[in-house]
Amino acid sequence: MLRTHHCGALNEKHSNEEVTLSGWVQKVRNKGFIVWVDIRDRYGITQLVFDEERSPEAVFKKSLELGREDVIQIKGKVIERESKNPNMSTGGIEILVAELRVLNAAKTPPFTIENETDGGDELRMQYRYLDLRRAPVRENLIFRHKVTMAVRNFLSQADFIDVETPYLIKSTPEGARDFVVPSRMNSGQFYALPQSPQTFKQLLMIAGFDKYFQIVKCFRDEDLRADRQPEFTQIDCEMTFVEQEDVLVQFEAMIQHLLKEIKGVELGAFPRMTFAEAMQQYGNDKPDIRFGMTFGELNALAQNKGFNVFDSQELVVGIAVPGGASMSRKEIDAWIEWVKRPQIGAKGLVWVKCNEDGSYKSTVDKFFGGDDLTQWAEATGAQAGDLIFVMAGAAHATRTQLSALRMEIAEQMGLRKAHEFAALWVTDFPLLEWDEDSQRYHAMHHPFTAPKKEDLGLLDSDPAKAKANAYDLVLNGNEIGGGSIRIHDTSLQEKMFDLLGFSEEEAKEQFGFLMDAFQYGAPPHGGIALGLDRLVAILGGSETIRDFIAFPKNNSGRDVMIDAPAALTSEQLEELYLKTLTKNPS
RNA sequence: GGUCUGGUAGUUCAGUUGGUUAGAAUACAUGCCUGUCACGCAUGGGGUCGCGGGUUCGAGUCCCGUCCAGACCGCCA
Repeated sequence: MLRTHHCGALNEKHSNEEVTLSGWVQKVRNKGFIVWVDIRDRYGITQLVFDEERSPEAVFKKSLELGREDVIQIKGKVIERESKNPNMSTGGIEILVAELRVLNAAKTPPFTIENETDGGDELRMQYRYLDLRRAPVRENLIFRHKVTMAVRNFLSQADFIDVETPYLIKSTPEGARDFVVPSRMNSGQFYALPQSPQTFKQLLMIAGFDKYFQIVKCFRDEDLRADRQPEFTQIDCEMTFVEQEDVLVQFEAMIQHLLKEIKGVELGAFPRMTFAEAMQQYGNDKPDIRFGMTFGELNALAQNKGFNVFDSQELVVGIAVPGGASMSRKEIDAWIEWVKRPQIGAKGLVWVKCNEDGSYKSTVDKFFGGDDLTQWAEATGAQAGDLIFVMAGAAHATRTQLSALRMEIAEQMGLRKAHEFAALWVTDFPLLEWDEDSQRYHAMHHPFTAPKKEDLGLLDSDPAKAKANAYDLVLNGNEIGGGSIRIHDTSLQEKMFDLLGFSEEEAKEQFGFLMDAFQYGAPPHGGIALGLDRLVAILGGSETIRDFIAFPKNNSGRDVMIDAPAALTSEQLEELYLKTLTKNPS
């Protein structure tokens, strides 16, 4: 038997027991006459002791050879420590080792396997299997396991059925770029990996499964971010005979359940906000509502007072920075420079200090008196001691810029607390958005999203104004899920494809199977997909999803451990007909 | 595709205005140490300063190019 206990199991109650432990050498502390070795496994760390007087001579000698990360097995007696360590669960005991076996000696690892490692990100990814030995990384994955188990249990109890859908499917031009897989048996043809199992889950509804879920990998060949991976996991769900309200209620209950079970946090009913309200109040369709600083529109108050910078613009909008009046000129200037960076692209920033004595100090004192600024303060919710930042420009761009400023200020002021949670629904998204590049409408959610019933007429008259039965779930300023009520009617789906610029033939070629299915008794249905990686990261108090993925890809989509992607041999290329394709692109 | 930041010992970093033999911590090795647990002390080995070119008497340092990494913008139905 390789072990009788794991390395986190033993304490004073086991005193004098003979035990066998196996694990990795965490640390050797050689004091000359006595050697302590910490042995580690998934469950914890136990201290071994080798002693000139108490240990067999050969065993003591062998202990001097041990190095970090050697895999060893020991037999020995549990004894109480002379000096105990109250910081560890096994800190009251140690094992007086009688037998030592090195199961597998290890090279010195390139970084320290400790909670606070000295390894940088790239190195840790290259040796991810060593990084995963570190407790914080291991805990993140165990945390993820707990979340997925809670999700599975919740959905299964709510009668959702887990059905697997294929990974090798067909490429479609809508949406993100597809990852593509060449077919050896069908020369010159390609599968695509799914961006989501969207059409399959709709077909399952048509098939009568009523409630479906799947924790499923999805693939998108787009540029990456800290919170975006080329392959990522969704909690994909679909329900039959439901309206928007039914889906919101079901998944609000799921998120509340998760927060309670995983974090012990009681979330009340989720606020709901239309897309238009979110944009107007937060400049953002995924607002972080854990803190205030909502937008105050100042057009009526600030225009036509002789300040040309405001008068000429579509929108004048401000936010109150709590306690900001104490900012130095230098700090304020730094914010002005921050919004002028190309990534933000603002022209500048007007500021107003709301002094404790009720007076104001601003960059626009020449144009606006105390009465004006009092009204500004009311509109932005600024109190004495606060600072108002004001931006002006084209409405959408300015809101986006001010939103970026709001988020950055909140980040720096510590208002985005990792272990405080606020969720909300954002609803009533536009159905379509105009794309300048391709000079056509794109589906804001996806082409299967049903328009609001009352907006059906707009599809002919003014499609840009039509709203969708689509909704996003937002947690702490992150979109963690989105869904919609789907179209289940052939003629409406045809009309949508038409609006999106598909010819009848293209629509038939891409989605003929779905259109056909709609004609055989498709029930009303809708659903949602939640980004599991992001959800787990946020629940875990981080926004970097790589910390919660066992083997993540880097910024360029590379796995630096296995060194993928990689070139194929010319034999492989030939077998896949790719050599010919490169030579003669048709 | 773009903007910004970085690349120096196994590792994490410092390196001033361009000037002697490129440093620190940690890791590693050796020795010492009668209860360590971030053990301590001493000694030692360890460098293609990402790569290529240029300026200069002289480049880790300045310039140009390039590669890699990270954050962000575009993109992500």
